[in-house]
Amino acid sequence: MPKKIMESREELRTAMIDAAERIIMEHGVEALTARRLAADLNIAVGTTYNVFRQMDDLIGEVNARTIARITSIITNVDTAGRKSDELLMAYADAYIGFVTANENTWAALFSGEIDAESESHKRNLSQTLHLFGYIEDALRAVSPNAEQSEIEASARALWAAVHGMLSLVARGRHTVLGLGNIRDAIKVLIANHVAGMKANQ
Amino acid sequence: MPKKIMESREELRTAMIDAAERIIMEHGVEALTARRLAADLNIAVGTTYNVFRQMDDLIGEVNARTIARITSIITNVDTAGRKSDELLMAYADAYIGFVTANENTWAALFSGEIDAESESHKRNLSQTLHLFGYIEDALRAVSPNAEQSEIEASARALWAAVHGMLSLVARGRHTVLGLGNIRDAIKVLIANHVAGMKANQ
DNA sequence: CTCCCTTGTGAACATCGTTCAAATTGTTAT
DNA sequence: ATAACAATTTGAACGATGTTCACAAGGGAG
Repeated sequence: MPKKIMESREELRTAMIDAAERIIMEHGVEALTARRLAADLNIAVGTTYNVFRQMDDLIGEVNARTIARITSIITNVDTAGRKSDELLMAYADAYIGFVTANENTWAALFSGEIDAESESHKRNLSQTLHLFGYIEDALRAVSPNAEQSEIEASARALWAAVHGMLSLVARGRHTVLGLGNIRDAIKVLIANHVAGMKANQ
Repeated sequence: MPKKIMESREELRTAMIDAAERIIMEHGVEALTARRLAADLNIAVGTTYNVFRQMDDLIGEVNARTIARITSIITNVDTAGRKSDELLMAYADAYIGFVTANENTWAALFSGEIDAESESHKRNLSQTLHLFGYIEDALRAVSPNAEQSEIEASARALWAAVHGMLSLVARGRHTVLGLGNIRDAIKVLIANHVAGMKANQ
């Protein structure tokens, strides 16, 4: 008894991403199964595969939204009159704030295997690289004469450090590194890094 | 037609860990299934569950070996006559070397959910914390008068940074951060961190 | 009104971790 | 030696998972 379930394909697509996003947010990415999504939308299991090539593509679309939200948060950090290390810490706090408030949604970013060919992944990649720019700008203010390659390496290293700590927590390694300690660890890292760059210039 | 398949339970257990380790090394942790393990050992599927409570416990035992190997490598780094930043970089290089030479085995350390109750996890945790000690010792040499809490935070942050970068690579995010850039990023991170600590003491 | 093409369906397939009653062995007691 | 028991190993079976695809229903064109 197939009947039109929505006005357009695009509308169905959006509804599926909405539902997937809600499931991930409330119950984690492992709770997002084809059958659960179908049940939530009163849809057949197979319908998912009329819209997305595979389940991971749907997750990729949810991730695209997440990255957009993170981008928005970072972009809206107030840069006016802040010293470089303060600005970097403000970025870190904004990121930490998002992650702690949206743990499941954020953890989905690093779940499963990625399909390098998928459109959503390409978009997510360029968005992520764009975010590095903010960190690089802040670091350039610290030592304006530093090589571009060193600025890039610093930005990657600092970002990866924050990511590494948070991902340990997200994957259940709380015992190795408590959530409460993360902000302190990041603060020490940023402070020393900035001080080191200043000392070497 | 069940017959004694080995002399002792312990021998069977060891053989299973051996087989599991080889499968993980050659084909990745996702290739380690109960049925494949059974086939490799000419054993029934159910036998696994006579020895291990769940599949993850078996992975935990393989991980314990991996951590032991890493511990051995770090312990054997030659510390004599090395400046602090050189020593830290030597640790990092040793770790990077192991990871690149044993990508599948290393990636298994961060796969699946962990059972906080399992014996193997408890052992792995204490081993990991022990490794922090080496980094802390090197950092204490940089600024002997620093607070213990800051030394700890620095050690965690540096270790997490290295872990964060490597885990991005291991999970297929090569595109975000090439493996070739990782060593440079780590070097910049360590150099600036050490310089920053010296400047602030 | 009829044809057709788009769209949604859900049974079916292969695979996964895990369970457990049954079958077979080794060991002990009579 | 034989019977009884305990310990092991087995593999069919269960409930999941992602994914496929022959089929059925609906809307639009001629």
